[in-house]
Amino acid sequence: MTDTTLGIAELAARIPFLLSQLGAYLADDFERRLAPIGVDPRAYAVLLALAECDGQSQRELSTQLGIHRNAMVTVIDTLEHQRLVQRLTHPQNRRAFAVTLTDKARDLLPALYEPIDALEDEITAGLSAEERAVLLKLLQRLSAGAGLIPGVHPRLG
Amino acid sequence: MTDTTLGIAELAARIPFLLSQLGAYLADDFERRLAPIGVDPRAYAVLLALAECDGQSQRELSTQLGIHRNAMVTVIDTLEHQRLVQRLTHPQNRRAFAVTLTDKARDLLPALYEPIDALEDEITAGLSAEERAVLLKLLQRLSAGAGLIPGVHPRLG
DNA sequence: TATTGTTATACTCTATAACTATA
DNA sequence: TATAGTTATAGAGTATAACAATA
Repeated sequence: MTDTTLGIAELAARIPFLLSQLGAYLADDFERRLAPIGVDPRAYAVLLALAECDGQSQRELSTQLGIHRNAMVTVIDTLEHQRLVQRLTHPQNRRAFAVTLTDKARDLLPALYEPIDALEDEITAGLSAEERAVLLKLLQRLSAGAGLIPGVHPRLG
Repeated sequence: MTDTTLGIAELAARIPFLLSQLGAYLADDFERRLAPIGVDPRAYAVLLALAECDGQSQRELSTQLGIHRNAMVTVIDTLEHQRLVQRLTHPQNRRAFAVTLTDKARDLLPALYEPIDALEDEITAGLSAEERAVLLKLLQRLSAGAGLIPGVHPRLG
């Protein structure tokens, strides 16, 4: 007869559970490392999106990052109070703002890259360079296979 | 000179981001699959813990699963209303209850095992059996290396 | 005095709708 | 009529402290 009991310990041998467990742990750790800079994950995503393409409207940021436009207002408000972005007049659309990075934000960018580097080193500390490469490829295939948008985190929306 | 810009797209090549992205996606999917049965992740964890060792006290469940004792009250309340557990008198401690699975809960257990099987098949659909085995081993090593408790999800607490 | 379970409260977060000004 | 941004509000969820009964 088969064992019909799935215990808590057996979850540790299931890929979906391990991914969820590790993902939650890393997300919490990431948030903690970002907190001292005064940046939360949503603000982090906005700053990175602007570093890539500055002067986007709130609507463009909302669509790209999956953050609702209502929530985006608060994110930009906070970043503006922190003097990390400015709401400039949009060249093509008087309804919209061109959300623009300040010099202070550009100075801050290197510090934003540190947590993810540190996390990657820490979490893969027990792996060889080859194993890291294998893991990266497998995770990228899973992400693509699940239809997830590259670089867009489901929990931002 | 080095490229000082880390864009949103570059996150898709970072192991911590991919783990967090996949983990969040799978956790949401898992919750959705469980919802029609009327069970949320915390209730799921309690039912599995009781399937492994029935008659535990709320305190024992709290300690094992990382759920606060205050929150555990509501979880057990709901399960009791659903006639999935009973609060029986504890044989050794009159302060505590022996939380016990009902026959209805035991009938429900197989349905609780389905979502995680389905998720595992779905998420690893593009992988060979060998690749699945490699991925599983790597994830287990990451989880152990990070000091995570096997089978215990950080977000339950 | 510490433990088990419970309750109440305050706080955060989120989702929704409704509003303005522009297009 | 639709879009960009804003505001208000209600609901869910969470964290904390305080409480009664028992050890």
